This record gives sequence, C-alpha cells and structure tokens, in this order.
Amino acid sequence: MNRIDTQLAPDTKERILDAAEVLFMEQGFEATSLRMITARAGVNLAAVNYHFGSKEDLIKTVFSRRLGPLNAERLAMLDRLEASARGRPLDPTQILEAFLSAGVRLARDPARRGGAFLRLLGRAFAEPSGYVREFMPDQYEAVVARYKAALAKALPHVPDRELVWRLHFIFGAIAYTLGGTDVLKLACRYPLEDEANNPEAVVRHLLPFLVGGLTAPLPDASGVRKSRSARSKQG
Amino acid sequence: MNRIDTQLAPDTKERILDAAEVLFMEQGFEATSLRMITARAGVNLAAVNYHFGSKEDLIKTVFSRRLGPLNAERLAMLDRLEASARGRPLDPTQILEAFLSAGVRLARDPARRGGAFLRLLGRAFAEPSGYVREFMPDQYEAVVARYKAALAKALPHVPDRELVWRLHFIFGAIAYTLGGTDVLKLACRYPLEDEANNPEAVVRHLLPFLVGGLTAPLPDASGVRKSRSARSKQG
DNA sequence: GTACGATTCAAACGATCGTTTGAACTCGAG
DNA sequence: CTCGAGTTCAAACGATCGTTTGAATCGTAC
Repeated sequence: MNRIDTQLAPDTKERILDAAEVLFMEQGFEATSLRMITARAGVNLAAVNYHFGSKEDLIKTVFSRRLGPLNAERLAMLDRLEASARGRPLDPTQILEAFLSAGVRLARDPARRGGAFLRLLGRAFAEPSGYVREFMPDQYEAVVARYKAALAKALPHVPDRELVWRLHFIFGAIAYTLGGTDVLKLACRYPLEDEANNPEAVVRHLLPFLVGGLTAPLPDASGVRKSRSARSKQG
Repeated sequence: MNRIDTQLAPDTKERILDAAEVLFMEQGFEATSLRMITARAGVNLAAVNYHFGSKEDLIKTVFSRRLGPLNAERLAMLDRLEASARGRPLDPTQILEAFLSAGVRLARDPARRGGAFLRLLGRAFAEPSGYVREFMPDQYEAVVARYKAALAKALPHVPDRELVWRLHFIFGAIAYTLGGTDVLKLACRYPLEDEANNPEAVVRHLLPFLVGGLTAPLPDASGVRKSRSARSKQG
C-alpha cells in the first residue's frame, strides 16, 4: 500500500481521471478516444482497461469521483440551513444559494480542476448517451428530493406539479450556464468572458434570475386539458 | 428536373435528412453512423456522400433545413408585434411568447417531425463538437440581436450586461427543456410526461418562469470586482 | 539473491467508422 | 432504338476505435 503518493506525482489511476475529465469536457465522450486520454496522462494505452475495466466504467468513475462529495456537501448545506431555521420555511434565495455555492466551492478547487468538471457536468445533462443517464439519477435523487421539499415548504402557494416544472427550468439554466457552451456568446460576441470564468460572479447573476422565475406568477389555467376548444384563433 | 415528387414518397435526399434528424436526436452526432441513417432511410450507404458530400455537411443540412424558416418566422413575428406597437415598448411576455410560439408551430408540423428537430436543436446547444458551433451563431445572430433589442427597450432599467446574462439563462432553460434530457424526471420519477410532450403546455409553464427571471430584481452590486476584501469569513 | 503479485509495456485483435470506387440501373431526349 | 447524365448499388478502402494479449518490469517479502 503506497501512502506517500498522489501529492507530487499522482498515480496512474488519477492521472487518467484528470486527463479524461479535461478531454471529455473539451470534446465529449464519444469523440474522446482512450489513446488521447492515455497520451495526455502519459501512461500506457492498456492502463485504462487495466485500472477501470472499460471506457464506460472510466466515465462513471470520472463523475462519481466529484459528484459524490459535491452532492453530499449540498445536503449538508441544506441540513445546516434547516437546523438553524427550526421548522420555519427557508427563503428560496437561501435554498438556491446553498445549492449553487457548493458548486462554486468545487470550482475553486486547487489548480482549477474543479472548473473543468463543472463544465463537464453541465455538458453531461444534455448527453443523449446511455452512459450518463444510468447513474446520474442515482447521484441526484436524494439532493433533488430534499431541495424540492425545502422549496415546496418555502413556496406553499406553488402547486407541486408547477414546482417540478420550475425545478426543470432551473436545472436547465444551471446546466447550460455551467456547460459554458457559449452559443449565445459566440452569436453576439458580447464580452461576458471575464465574469463568466468567475464562478461567484456567475452565481451573483444567476441567483436573482432563478428566484425570479421560481416565484413568478402561476400560469393562467394550471389544470386545463385539451378537452375544450383547442385554440382561440390568435392569427 | 423532377417536380412531382416529395409528396407521397420523399426522394432520397429528404429520406436521409428525416432519418438523420431522428437518429441524431436519439443518439447524438458522433454515435450515429451513416450506416444507421441509410438503413433507416432505406437507401444505399453511398447515397449520403453522393448527395451531401460528407457527414459533416449532412449535419449542417439537417439544421439549416429547419432553422432557417424557424428563425425567419421568429423575426417576422417580432416585426408584426413592433409594427402594431408603433414605437412603444413591447411587453416582455409578448416578446418571449413570440420567440417560443414559432417553435411551437414547428413542433406541430405534420407527422410530429418538427418535434424531433426541436429536441435535436436543444441537444445541439450543448454539443461540444465543432460541427454545430460553426454555423449556429450565423443562424441565430440576427434573431438574438433583434429580440435582445426589443427586450432592452421593454426593460430600460436592466443594464445591457445584465440583459445578456439573463438571455443566456433563458436560452439555457429553453434548450434544456426542448432537449428533453429528462435527467430531473428520471431522478424524481415525476409524471410530467403527458404535458411535456405537449408543446403548448410546455410554453404555458415556461413563459411565466422566464418572464419572472427576466424581470427579477437586479443583483446587489452589479459592478463589483474582487478589489475589496475577498470574502467575509462565513465558516 | 529468489520468488511473486502488481503494474506497465509494445503489439496486435476484430469491429466499425467515413469515404471511395466502378459497375449497374433509370429514364427522358434525340 | 441509342445515348448519356443522374442515381443507385455492392464492395472495398484505409483509418481509428475499444479491447486483449503475453512478455517485460517494478516493488516488496522471504
């Protein structure tokens, strides 16, 4: 059992994980070959299958390495908030800030490695491949349930169904922002770059937007089906 | 020049485009091989390179076939709104609804083919590959500029920089919702499915959320840099 | 030193990828 | 009919993929 490692020169396993994390972020899962990963990590090609079994298991390990602690911290943050509130409903801003701030702390990880993972995470939410879809729900189920319950308590006038919708939109805005896909920025060439790379600045702008959407007036008829006349002729 | 086609039995070119559209949506660009596409379309493998030149050009054609008319309609909708407003600022809800309703109309295209494309479009915003990033800005530049100007006029108290941020978040929520990545739904197993497949229902829920975020109070200090004390010791 | 499990290595495996080739087929014009 | 441009077809191309193999190497216990 080697103990005095991973500090100056990470061992093969972590070198592979670090290289894979960056390359997956830059090019996606399918477009990143094991040869690119091992070349960047400075290890032999066969090391991936030796240490992880397969590329798919490598992908899962890349996620679980960071996602476990991240979501555990999110739960701990919510625990602390609810403990200090003593049964009273929390402020929606507090709740969302707790969720986001854990990501911010990860983004400030040494050597900016956390930032790469956050962008990879945002990208993964839109990945159609079955790889991610298999274990992402397991990783997020507890967090979503707890934060959803806290928000439901904070916003008693919002029906459960509507809250699920708004959580969906919130996740979309967060994932897209973390993913840093930049389509809008590329389209407009608006210079957000300096702030966009500062996670605290992102949260400062994102938080009011999310709370505004979360506390917005409810849609007109929440329960209408298409049983009546279809559309009212708008032109 | 054959004229009487594409009605009962689409020609090879459109059969390929239709098949590619669905498969790209289901599995992404990299994971979809030309052999899957041609097999689904019922055409020969070489037909893709004969009609489109390369897989990359096929991808571009899949997008431009629908994106051109879609964004043209978005511009036309805004033209009509601004004409009837006669110089007065529009309502933010009107503006966003105009943007979204064009997509709704596409989604109700015959044979639900438009729905497949919208989900593909939402997915493409998160694609890291260079394919999409090259021409998506060109397709969206005019639309974003016009709608951004209309929103700036409608929300004179929102600084330009903040408006760009909020447009970014809005695009994220829309793209994620259109993409239908379902991670949240999978995580919670909340039965949104029936409504989620009805584009008008999606807009009915999405619109108040987006307007709420767009008109939310501005973040505390809009211009702060990290010049002062970094953080206030939270524990 | 020797022996042995853990790890690394160069090399190759079969499969699949996007693309190309050249012949066969279609069909209206002459 | 013949012709030829447009299109479709089966087959193969070279490249790259994830994975496997078996020997070489390392580090440690005896």
